[in-house]
Parts: sequence; structure tokens; C-alpha cells
Amino acid sequence: MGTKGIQTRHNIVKQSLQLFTLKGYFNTSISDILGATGLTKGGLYGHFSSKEDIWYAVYDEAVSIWRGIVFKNVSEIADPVRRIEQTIENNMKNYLGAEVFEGGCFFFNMLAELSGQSSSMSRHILKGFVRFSRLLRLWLEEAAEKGMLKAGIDFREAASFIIISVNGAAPLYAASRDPMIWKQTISQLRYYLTQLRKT
Amino acid sequence: MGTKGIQTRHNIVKQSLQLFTLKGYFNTSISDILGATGLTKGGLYGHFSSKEDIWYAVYDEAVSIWRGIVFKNVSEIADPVRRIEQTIENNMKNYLGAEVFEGGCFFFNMLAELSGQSSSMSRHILKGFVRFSRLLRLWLEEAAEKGMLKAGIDFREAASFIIISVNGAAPLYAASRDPMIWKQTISQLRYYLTQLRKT
DNA sequence: TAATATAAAAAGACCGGTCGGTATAAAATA
DNA sequence: TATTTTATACCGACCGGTCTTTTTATATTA
Repeated sequence: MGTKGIQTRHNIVKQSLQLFTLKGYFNTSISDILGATGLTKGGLYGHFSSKEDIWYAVYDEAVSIWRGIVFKNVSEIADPVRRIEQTIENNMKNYLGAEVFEGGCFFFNMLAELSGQSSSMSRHILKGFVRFSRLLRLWLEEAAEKGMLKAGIDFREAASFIIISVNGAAPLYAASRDPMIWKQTISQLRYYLTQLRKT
Repeated sequence: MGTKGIQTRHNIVKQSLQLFTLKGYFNTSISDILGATGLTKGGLYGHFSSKEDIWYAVYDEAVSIWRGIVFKNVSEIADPVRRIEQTIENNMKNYLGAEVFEGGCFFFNMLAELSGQSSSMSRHILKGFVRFSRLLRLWLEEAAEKGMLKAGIDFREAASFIIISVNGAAPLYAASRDPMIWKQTISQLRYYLTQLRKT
């Protein structure tokens, strides 16, 4: 595959990522993707063998973009609770609020759409959420080991809760376009985290 | 419209409600609805003039069912904070966890799917969320007037946050079928509410 | 550097099937 | 019998995907 082909393939993925997030997987047609890329069917199916194939490539691309935004300036923060705060803020402000993907959060939208439809695709997405949840849990445990947290906190539960809240904001923001949604979520989760801290 | 017609119409709505929640609006076809109701096109289009018409009737039905579950044994609770707690628990345990609609929460699924597609339909859903949010805010204000809450709480923000968290749990539970999701959400939001209370 | 050979990339016609919706006639109900 | 309710055939448009042909890019040679 030459340079040209790689570029085209990447462009298919980029355009499809936007379309899938905005319109959903099923309601994005192949001809929508053709329209966005300027290709025809022959050109498209030279790079992917099915719509589902495109989706898996889109998923990887979305993960890569999301990671770049959400974990920016995070690993160098020594305080694990502050690290979580920064991750939340990045996720709300620079990912959701910056409308990186028109239509909200790719992952959560796809989870909502595909969970009743494709068990393999929804399992694929769910794994990503589990990984994210585990990371937050590890950070909380790290904070606890450093003696920063109150006693009796269920780390797994707290990590889940943060992810639930962060993601719950996404469709509401995408529908309302009211920045208060993600601003409030940052503020409330910051408050929640301070409550976990030893006073 | 005779008794028979009313029954048939209601059955169309009931079956479509399940299908829309599980498969989504766009990916539920008219023939899916025909299959679930045992009707044919003539029978269906005698009651509704379009698929979108069916959706609006389904929305009303979903609201009615949801209200019946979520506000059960709530209005008689004197303590407004306890009232919110009960509403959250009903929403998680008896609505989401009881899988009243296969596929999770009708409203949130529809919001996620339709926000990038139909502005009128998504506005319709959003209004419902705003109403719910306003109710929770009123209850919080009531609690504050009774001197039950700490100072400096942003009621609108707190109400939003509760709704975001409650709804964020829905797709994650629908995809994972892990009851921990909604149990944790109850537990965490209960903790959140106790933090709002004056100690 | 320019012409050429070869392989990659894209075009576009075409497939069976399904989409939401309509028109009309038959059947069931009141 | 009058009216509501349902069945059936049908419509044009679009669905995801395949196939063959043509164009374009790239590497090689002169």
C-alpha cells in the first residue's frame, strides 16, 4: 500500500468518526461516507471489506484522539487525586466541550446505540470503559496508600461513579449545547473528590 | 374509533416502545413493528400516519410508565432530601434495574440517538429532562428553606448533577447487565446527598 | 531526467433486499 | 347496513456490498 492509499484510508476513518458520532452507526450510510470523502464505492471497499470493519478502525482512531486530549499534562501530576481532577477537567472541557467529535462522545453514543444490537461491538466499547475505570481505581488506591483519603472508601465504586457522571453529561451537552452541563459536572466532581480527601 | 381500535393502537405503542429502546428509533423498521404486533401495513397506518407519529405516542407512553415507577411512594415523604433519595432509588432499582424497557432508559437512549438527527424530537426529550431537573431543584430549595442544607449550594447545579449521574448509569448497565452499576450509583448519590445536608 | 512497466487505487454500473409510505379492496365490528 | 379496521399489492428510494474496468501513482530502466 503506497502513501496515497494510507492517506485515503485515514481520511475514511476520520470522516466516518465524525459521522458515526453525529448520526450514529446505523444511520450513517455508506453513501454518507462516500459523500464526505469524495470517494465512490470502489475506492472505499478497496480499503475496507465492510461497514463494520470501518467501525473498528474508527474506534481505534477515537481512542487515540481521546487519550491524547484526556491524559494531556496528567502523568506529571504527583498528587493522584489532582491527577483525577485534571483528567475529568480535560474530558469535560477539552474533549466534550471543545466538540472534538460533533455529536458528543463517540464511545458513549456508540455504547447506547449498539448495546441492543451488536454484542461484539458493544463488548469492545465496554472493555474500554473498564480499562478507564481500572485506571481511576488505581489512582485512588495510590492516594489511599499515601494516606490522603478518608477510611472506608470503595475505590471501585468511586471510580465507576466518576465515569458514570462524566459520561452522563455527554448526551445532555450534545443535545442542549449548554456549556453549563460540563462546567457543572467538573465543579460537582471536584467537590465529590474533595469529600473523599482526608480533612 | 371503537374499542378494538384503541386496543390495537395501544399495542402498537407498547411494542414500539420496547423496540425503540432496544434497537433504537432508526434501526427499528416498520416491519419490525408489524412483526411484533402481528399487523400488516394497512393495519398500522390506519392508526398512525408516520413512523415519527408513532414515536411521539411512544414518548408519552414512556413518560407515563416512568412516572408511575419513579414517583411511587414519593410524594408522601415529608423530608425533601429523603424524597430525592427515594426517587433516585426508584429510578435505579425499579426502572433501570427492573428492566422495564429492554435496552435501558428509553429517554436517554433516544436523546443520544436523536440529538444529531432530529432537532424537534431531541428538543421534545430535552424538555422532559429539564422538567425533571426543575423538580429536583424545587425539592432542594424546599430543603434549604427548612434549614436542612449547608450554605452555598447551587441548587440548579446539584439537580443537574443528579440527573447526569442517574442517566449516565443507564447505557452502562444496559450494555453490561451488571447490577453493580445501578447499586453503586444509588450508594454514591446517597453519599452525595448526605454531604449536602447540614451536619 | 524522461519513458515505461507494474501494481495500487478509484470509478461506476449493478445486485438482491429492505426502507417508509400509499392506494384500494376485503373483512370484521358495531 | 354503516363504519371501522385490516390485508395486500405496490411505489420509488435507498441499503450494504460485489464486480469489472479505468485511472493514477510508484518504482525501474534507459
